[in-house]
Amino acid sequence: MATAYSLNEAQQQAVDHAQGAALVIAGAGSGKTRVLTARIEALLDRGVPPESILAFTFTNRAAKEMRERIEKAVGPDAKRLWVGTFHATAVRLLRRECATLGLPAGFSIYDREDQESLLRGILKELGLSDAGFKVGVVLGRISDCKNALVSPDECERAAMTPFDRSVAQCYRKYQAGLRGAGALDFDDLIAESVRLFLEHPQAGERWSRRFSQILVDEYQDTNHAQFRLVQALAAVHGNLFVVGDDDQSIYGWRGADLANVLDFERAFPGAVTIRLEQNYRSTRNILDAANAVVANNQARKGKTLWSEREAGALIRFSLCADEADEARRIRRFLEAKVSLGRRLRDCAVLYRTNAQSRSLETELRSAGMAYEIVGGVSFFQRREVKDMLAYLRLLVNPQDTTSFYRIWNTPRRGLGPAVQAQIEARMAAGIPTPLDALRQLSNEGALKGAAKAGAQSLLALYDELRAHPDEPLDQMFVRLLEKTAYLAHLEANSEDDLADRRSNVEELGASAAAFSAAGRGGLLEYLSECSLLTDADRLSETTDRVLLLTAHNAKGLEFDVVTVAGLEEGLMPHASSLDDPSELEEERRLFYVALTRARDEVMLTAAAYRRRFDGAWGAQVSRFLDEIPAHLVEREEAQYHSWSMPQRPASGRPAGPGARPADSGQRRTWSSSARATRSRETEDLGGRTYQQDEFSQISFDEEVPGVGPSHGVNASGRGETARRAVGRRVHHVKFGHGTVLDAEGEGPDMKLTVRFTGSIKKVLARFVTGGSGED
DNA sequence: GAGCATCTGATTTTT
DNA sequence: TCAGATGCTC
Repeated sequence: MATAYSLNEAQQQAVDHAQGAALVIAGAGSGKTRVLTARIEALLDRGVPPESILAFTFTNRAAKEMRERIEKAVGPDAKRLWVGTFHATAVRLLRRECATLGLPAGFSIYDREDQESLLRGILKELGLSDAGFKVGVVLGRISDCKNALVSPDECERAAMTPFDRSVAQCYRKYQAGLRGAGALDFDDLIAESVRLFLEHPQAGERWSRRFSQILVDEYQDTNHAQFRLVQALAAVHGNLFVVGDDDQSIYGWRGADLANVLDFERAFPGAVTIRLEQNYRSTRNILDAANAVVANNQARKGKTLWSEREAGALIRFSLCADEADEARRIRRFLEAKVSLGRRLRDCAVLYRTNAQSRSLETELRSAGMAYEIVGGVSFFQRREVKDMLAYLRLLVNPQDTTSFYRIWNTPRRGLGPAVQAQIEARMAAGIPTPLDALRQLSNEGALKGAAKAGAQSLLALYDELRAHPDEPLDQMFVRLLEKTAYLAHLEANSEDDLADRRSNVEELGASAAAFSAAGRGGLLEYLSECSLLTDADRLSETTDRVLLLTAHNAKGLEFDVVTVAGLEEGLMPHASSLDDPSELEEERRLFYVALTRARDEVMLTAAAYRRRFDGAWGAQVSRFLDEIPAHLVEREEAQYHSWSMPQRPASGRPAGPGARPADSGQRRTWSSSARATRSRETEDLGGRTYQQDEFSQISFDEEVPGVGPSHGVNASGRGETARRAVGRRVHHVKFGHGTVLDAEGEGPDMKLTVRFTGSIKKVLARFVTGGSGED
């Protein structure tokens, strides 16, 4: 953050806002974090008790930073504030209100893998596994419902087709499965918190009175359920202070509803709107570029950031041969910056998809440049970590069947499908937990051979662990490791990854010990934290390394030097967004977010050919590059050459949705003959050093005639009809984003009943976009 | 039930 | 490409 030790006028106005609702539209780098913390300090100064302040942040990391800043300013009182993500705050609330809501005290929190495992069982049971009911698709529909607070009953009532009815049936069973296991998924955490307010008004009012000041950061990324939670919390006093930027809304796919921002004044009459448009972060060139790009969006309130900083360096664009070349050029760029005095820790490489990190990682590792990857398979998703946590979860919540089946035969105990069937029969007959059922089977001598001994050892292990409920976490962890002989299991079942896996187990043990030593709570609190923490939250601050992360993960961060890799049609914007204007705008916002992370320098790269899991494909440079005024860009690319006409790869691959980028409009493309040459060169290079110049011949044809730019990849091919409309997120020009509750008819005349923010409306399908009927 | 071979689908983003 | 799921054999 630049020099700003005093607040500007708009910032001061936000900090001083007296009471009632306020919406702060805070452009990138406009000091919103400063405003939030300064406001909290001001509230405390005004005599608001710390425990009456509740602030929602987007990441745990942001919460931690905010708490630390406040603590610096006001001392230990800061600990009494509630600052956290929506999910973390919801857990705190639910742990205290589980009795009211009929949830078990030790409820588990299911992550994506747990959800999939539960739903997979349900799909199998319903005989839907083969019928095109993909776990991910059904989970997505269920998640959409929950984010819009649509119950299984409502979902079923709204179902128009066999497919919808099956989804509703899955939703119902899935929900029953969660409850049977005493578990909540991420979406439930919010939905159940809202239910507290709706179904238990007395308890709800108690909480609303307790928190007299509600603050929300990154408000543009809240979904309907979160909006309702905030609204309920502020119901008594109306002191709601939200900060957001419609241009940085990048979570629409997760149910984030920009209408929460756009309709704020309508939802909270009398609300004040304050705009922060002075940017303290970026050079003027970077800012001009970002402004120019985002100006191409229709769905925005409209603002123009300005900066008092110098124009600064031009944005550099580098056209690369392939992803290895791209990685190499990025590495060299970073090396050059370091040699000029930058620190690696002030640099970041951003990309659209996690898979892109691979080539970068390979390059940086072989060059010996320090880096850290955020995201991808996170620590808490590692198999060995999840195994350990599943044991611990089972101690707190014996009903947790998913955790039970995760560990009951890990390490091997001779337990499998045959015994599982017996357990399920017992549970169907009313035995509450799989452990009880197994104990019964064991006691009755219903088990034979390996299963008999295995069951006994599992039950003995469980009893042993349960016998020491109050011992410190680190001791409990050691006991667990010893009694399960888990390390021996790892040794027997790992190959070259043994060292990694062992160190992950050790790190988990260390984190439990640290948690315990810091007096942050017992096993229950520790498990909650493990469920909610992400990789980004575990970032080390001190080491000097370049950060590799997705643009999504970079939100809220800033760096001196930012490179954005993969600036290609089909990647950024992503192929999945090309047939939907509103999704395309979200991609553009994502690029805007990426650009505005930079303080001083930006490097953009595109790869002419990129190897994907199914081969290598040529792509065109992203349309977003052309949206940056040419005078701001310094192109490190090719002299112009004339290659043969572009040609698609000969193999007749199915051109399904999400097909290769080359399907979209051809503005620029690289010839296939050029590609053949280059890829051979790449292979031939073998171990020798790769010269940048070898790729200076790469060229492209401009404006290939007859194949103009097109936004619609295969818009006609989708044919989604009413049967799939219900539960979908749609966008309406006037009403904004909403969720389809009901649909009648077919085609553009299909009548949709849509829940928009705060209202339910009937609209014709032709007036909405976003995956309902034909657009 | 364990261990191995084969197959398949996934890569958009994450609390 | 690659991890996880599925299927087959012992």
